[in-house]
Amino acid sequence: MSEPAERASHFIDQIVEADAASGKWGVWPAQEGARAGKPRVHTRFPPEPNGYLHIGHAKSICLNFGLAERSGGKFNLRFDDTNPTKEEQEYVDAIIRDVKWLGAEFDPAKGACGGGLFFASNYFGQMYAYAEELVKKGRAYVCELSADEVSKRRGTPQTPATSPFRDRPVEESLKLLAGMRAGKHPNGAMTVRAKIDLASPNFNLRDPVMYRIVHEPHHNTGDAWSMYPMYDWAHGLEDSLEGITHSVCTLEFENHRPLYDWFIDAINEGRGEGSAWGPRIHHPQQIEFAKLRPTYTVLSKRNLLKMVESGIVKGWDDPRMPTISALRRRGFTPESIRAFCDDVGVTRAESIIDIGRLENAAREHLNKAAPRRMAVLRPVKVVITNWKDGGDEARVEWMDAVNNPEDAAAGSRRVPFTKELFIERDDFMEAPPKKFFRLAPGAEVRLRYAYWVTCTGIVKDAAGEIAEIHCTYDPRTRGGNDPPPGPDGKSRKVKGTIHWVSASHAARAEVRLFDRLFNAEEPGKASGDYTTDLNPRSLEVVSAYIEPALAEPGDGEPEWADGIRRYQFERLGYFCVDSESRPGALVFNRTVTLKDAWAKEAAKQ
RNA sequence: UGGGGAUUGGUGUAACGGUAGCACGACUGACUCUGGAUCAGUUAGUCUAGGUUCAAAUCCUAGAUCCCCAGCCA
Repeated sequence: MSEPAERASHFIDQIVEADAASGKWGVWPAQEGARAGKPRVHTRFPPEPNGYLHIGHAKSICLNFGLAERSGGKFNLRFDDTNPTKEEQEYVDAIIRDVKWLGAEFDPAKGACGGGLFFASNYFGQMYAYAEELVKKGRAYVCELSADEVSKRRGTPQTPATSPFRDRPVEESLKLLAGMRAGKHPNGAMTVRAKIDLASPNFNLRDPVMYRIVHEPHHNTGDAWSMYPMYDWAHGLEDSLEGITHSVCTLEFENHRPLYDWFIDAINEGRGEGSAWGPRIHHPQQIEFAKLRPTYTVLSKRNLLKMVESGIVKGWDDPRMPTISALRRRGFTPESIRAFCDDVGVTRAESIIDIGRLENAAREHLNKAAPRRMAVLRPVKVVITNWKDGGDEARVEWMDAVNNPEDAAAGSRRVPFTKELFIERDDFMEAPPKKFFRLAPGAEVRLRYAYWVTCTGIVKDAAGEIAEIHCTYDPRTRGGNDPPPGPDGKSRKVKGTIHWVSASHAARAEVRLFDRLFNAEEPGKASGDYTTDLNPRSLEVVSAYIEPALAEPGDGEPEWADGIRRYQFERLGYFCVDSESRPGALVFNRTVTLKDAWAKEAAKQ
């Protein structure tokens, strides 16, 4: 038996494998149960709660979680909440929801590789102790230069930076540090800086700031602190404290790696067996990869925040946004997002990924999983003029319709067929071009699961718009089946099959047709301002007619793990029930269209 | 102009001195009660110039192009 083709392993997989083989990180201890004795692999996803997670974060989540999952290790969710001026509880809640929805279970009680939920802010005390230690070791000092002064004294690649406080006595720094801790100094009065190398060509090593004074309440620690650690100081310590083995981050932090290494080494200086400083601390390995950059998308949190605040979109979960919350509301499945992240791979080369790949991933999953239904978005009426030939003109015939041709177990449902129907306006042309296989004067089409009908005429209203299409039906095609063969033994053929709903049974629903938010592959690239590339038609709202089974959900519908009802509207695309939908006021979102070969053909003509 | 990275078909990604492969797209065709799906096929690539080697995407030298770094943001 051959396994399906495995996901190609990427360079980080290979590092993890090599580390396991060499025993670099040791093995999990006995109390780890099933994990005990296996090589230790511990990863994490470390978001700052200053915005909603987006598709780029999904790649990082899938990568980090996947590393832990495939090696039987652990995965942590850790909030990098070191800046109270930008962070909020709302974002913490949204991030937790999104990470769980994606399937990266970090709760040890719920997932096999759950490592736990952590907050950098819970380590503030330990970080402060480390900082004090570095001051005592002469590896850090308190600098009273203003932000402006530091900037002016930064130097150039060729000329070093300067600080007059660099060589102040340890005791003096210690005293000021204690004052900072006690909240005695105003914002900006002083910083704690590492004493590294003011002449380094890597600016990150030019005595970087470890702490700044911020008198601001924190969502987790309240007003316990008025000094907050900088990312560079905090991040490596967070990983160290949690025993992270493979600290995966994006390429722009590569220049920071020497700094993280320096901090850990400086703390470990003089530490060890019998040392008054204590035991040596864990030194994780940072590995950088190229972040995801999809086409037609803006991903910087700064710009996403602006889009929300300026009203360009209706919120972080506006289905046109690239956030996880928005993708969920739009109808994307966690499976499809994970497949997409797997598909794009992990490398150090920066590349731009066609957003169409995400759409393809959604189609691929939804094609297998979504039940089929019929809905007419832009209706035009069809009257079956010979309906009375089959009996009572007011009769309703219930047709069997397959729920999902990709899944026999999904069964079928009944769809009412009557004298008056709605079909899609696009499915009729008065003067059809070549290769138009749908309805036209004199043409015959199949109404899916119902009957073959032939157009015998049209009725126009005063404005010249088509008001009614008159057709006759062939009773021998009931169920949509081929009619019996003629005397020559040959059966009539029909080229097109179109969807429909019964006018007297259809319910109404609002359907939101989303398109890309931007017209340009790289929004803002040409003008420098992404708003110039906004797509004015990114949202169209229509009032659709839907078949009864859509209004009254019932059997034959799968249980979606996240409770969101998703469907394929035949020939139109994949849709889901929006979170604003209410009984009697149904709202559907279009996740993605079906591929449309006719649209392509029509564009050629 | 200092430092750190990157470069393989249209796009993404494999190769780890030994047959340049896979996926997506595009294009053909088959099939189809969704112009969907499915199936079959075609298309097209190692940044440049030198060098080492029986053999180079891979090693060496020089160059080109792109990305990141001078927040008390992360």
